[in-house]
This record gives sequence, structure tokens and C-alpha cells, in this order.
Amino acid sequence: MNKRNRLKAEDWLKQGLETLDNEGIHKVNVEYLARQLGVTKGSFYWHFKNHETLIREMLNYWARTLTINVIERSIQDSKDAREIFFKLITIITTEKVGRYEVAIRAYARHDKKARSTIRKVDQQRLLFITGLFTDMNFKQADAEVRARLALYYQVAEQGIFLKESKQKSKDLLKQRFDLLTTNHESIDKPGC
Amino acid sequence: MNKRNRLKAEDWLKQGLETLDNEGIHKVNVEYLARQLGVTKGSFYWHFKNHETLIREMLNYWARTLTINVIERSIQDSKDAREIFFKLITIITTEKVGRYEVAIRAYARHDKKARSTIRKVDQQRLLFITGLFTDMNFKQADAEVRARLALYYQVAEQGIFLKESKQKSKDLLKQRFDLLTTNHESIDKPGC
DNA sequence: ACTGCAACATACGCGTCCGTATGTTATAAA
DNA sequence: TTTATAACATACGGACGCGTATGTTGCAGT
Repeated sequence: MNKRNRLKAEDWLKQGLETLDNEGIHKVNVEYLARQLGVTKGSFYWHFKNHETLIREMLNYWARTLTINVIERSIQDSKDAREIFFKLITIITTEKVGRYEVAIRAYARHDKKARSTIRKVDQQRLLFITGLFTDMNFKQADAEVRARLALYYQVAEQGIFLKESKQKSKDLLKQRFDLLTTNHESIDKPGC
Repeated sequence: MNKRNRLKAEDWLKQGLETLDNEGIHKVNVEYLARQLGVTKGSFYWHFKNHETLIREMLNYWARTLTINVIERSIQDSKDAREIFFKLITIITTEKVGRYEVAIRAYARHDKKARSTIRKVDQQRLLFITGLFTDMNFKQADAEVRARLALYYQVAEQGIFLKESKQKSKDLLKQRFDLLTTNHESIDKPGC
């Protein structure tokens, strides 16, 4: 909230994503969001041109906070690629940042701009994670396969699997990490 | 179509599922479906009580044709469990029968009855496939793990992975089949 | 105290969708 | 040929969502 309890555009974006995740795209309409925020439509059309703009900015907001922000946080206080990768999948798995993933992919099935956003996000992620694996001395092709495995897993985990206990989630994360970061047959050591 | 080009309830259900898959749940409304079928609402309310009934019957129709029907077809002309399993994943992967899978799961995120339907379908599938693996002499616990892997894969394949060529899809199917149906360490042979 | 403006609220017309009530038509049965 | 009815079409009232036009309010600066 802003000063005097008045709203910023970001408050509408957050509420939009929250509602998309909780109740579906059909509930992401101007009047319903206004009711949830305790204001009227007049407020909305002050901050946004129209409904379409809201959706577009929601997608951009999600893409920004989810890719750049998470990547930057993973890099901070990490000394090497292995550590960055571990922090990355930990953040995605344990924090709420991955919550909107499934909802947005579901919406993107029938929205061209959403699909475009997701493609860009996926490519950014893939490039970054592939880079981490090459930094771990994996060959380029192998690095990309491992990056894809990590990426697809993170996406599918939220959409398909039943919710596990916190301890089991941690165990699975560790196993996944070990599997993906160790394979001595395909490693590309400069000394050999 | 029926005699004299008039519609059956099933025609509405099919069009409903098609529209759900192609354009999303918000397009699955009475007047839009009527336009697509070349009739008016009067026809709809002859065949169905209301919109809610349509959705419910769509889910039931999907559950029937997808679980029972596919299972029965897999069994036909198969001599053992291995063959049934291969036919099953072949049908799901190559035919259009798996097309509505992702759309319905997306819709189920915010519809209680849809979630209930999916749970039942998943359980039926899991029971059946687990039975196939126990018939292949895998131990109960191992059979269930393999069944889950097969099941989750079939679901995730449609929603996440990029579309591969027909040849690559066939190769992947074969590899998946081999991996899941052979593991001599955990096999439970009566003779040993 | 007065003014200006950001951030709303209110009121309206419009289109779309729902569900109902009632009118229409082609065909099968008599 | 008449009749009954299945399968529609038409017309309506109401709810809801969009976007616009305009009215209102509280604070910030002077």
C-alpha cells in the first residue's frame, strides 16, 4: 500500500496474479479485483488504460520478478556455479515465487502474448542454467540437456505431483541436485 | 450428426470439449457453442438443463471415453500384460484421445467437480497399470512406482514438452517402454 | 485559507451471457 | 391427409462486465 492507504499499479498486478492463481482467469476482471481491493472501477481506470493492459502488465511483472529477480538472488553470496544452481532450485521449490507458474502456463494455452512471454522466460532460464553447467565443466550439449531436465522438472513439479512433506521435498531436491551435477563420464576436464 | 442434420446431446459434448481445448473455458458457453454448431440456444436447452449440467456431462463423457474405452481397446487382441501396456501408451501418445488431458487439468485447477473426476480417472488408470506390472511379475511396490512414472509421463508430455517429430516420438515411446518394463534386480520370479 | 491535482466514487450505455417462455417446422405415425 | 412431437428458433428479462464521463475528496504546496 501507498501513503493514505491508496493503491499503486503494482497492487493491482499482485492482486491480479493472486486471483489468477486462486480462482482462474475469468475472475481476473476489473470489478471483481476492485471489490477485493476495497475500491471501485474508477481506481482501476486511473492506473490502467483497460483490461487488456492489465493482463499484459501482469505478465511482464511476473516475467521480471521471476526470472531476473530470482537469478540475481541466486548469484548473490554464491562462490561458484554449483552453489548458484543449488540456491536457484531451492528458491523456486521452497518459496512462493513458483506459485504462479502453473496458472500462467494454463492461461497461455489460449493467449498468444502469454505464450510469447513464457517462451522468452524459458529461454532466459535455459541460457542461464546451461551456462551454470558449462561452468561446472560439462560439455555444451550435455549442459543443455541437464538444464532442460532441471527446468522441466521445476515446471512439472508444481503442476502434477502431489504435495510432499517439507522433509521429503528437501530430500528430493538434494537427490535431483546430485544427479544433475555429477556425471564423471561426460565431464570435460581440461587436464585430461 | 443425427438424421436430418439434427443434433444429439453428444454433439454438444464433443463441441464443448473441442472448444475447451482450442479456446479455453470462457468460450465454452451456450451461445458460442450454438453458433459453432449452426443452431440457437433453443437447441441447447432442449438437450441440457443448464450450463452447469453441460460441463458436468462433458467431464463424465471424457472420463468414460478416456479411461474405460482406451483400457478396453488396449486389452483387445493383446496376449499378455506387456503387450497391453505397449498398446496403451501407444494409443495415448499417438491418437487424439490424450488431447483434452491438459485442458481439463487446467480447468480442474479451479473446479471442484473436475478435480474429483480427475482423481477418479487417475486412480482407475493407476490401478489398471499397476496390475499390468504385477502381471509382469514386478513386486507390488515396484509395480506402483513404475505405473506412476508411466502415468505422470503421459500427462506431462502433453503439457510441457515441445512437439517432436513422429519418428522421435516413436523412439521415445520405445525407450520409455523398455526402461519401465525391464529391471531384473527387482523382478519377482516364482521360480527363484 | 486557497488552489490544484492525484486517486478515487458514481452513474450511465453498451454488449454478452444466462435461463425461460413461447412460437415454428419437419418428419414419423395414424 | 391429419396429428403429434422432437428439435429446434425467437423474443424477452435480468445479471454482469467493459469502458467512459463526470462528480467528489483529501492532502500538498503556496
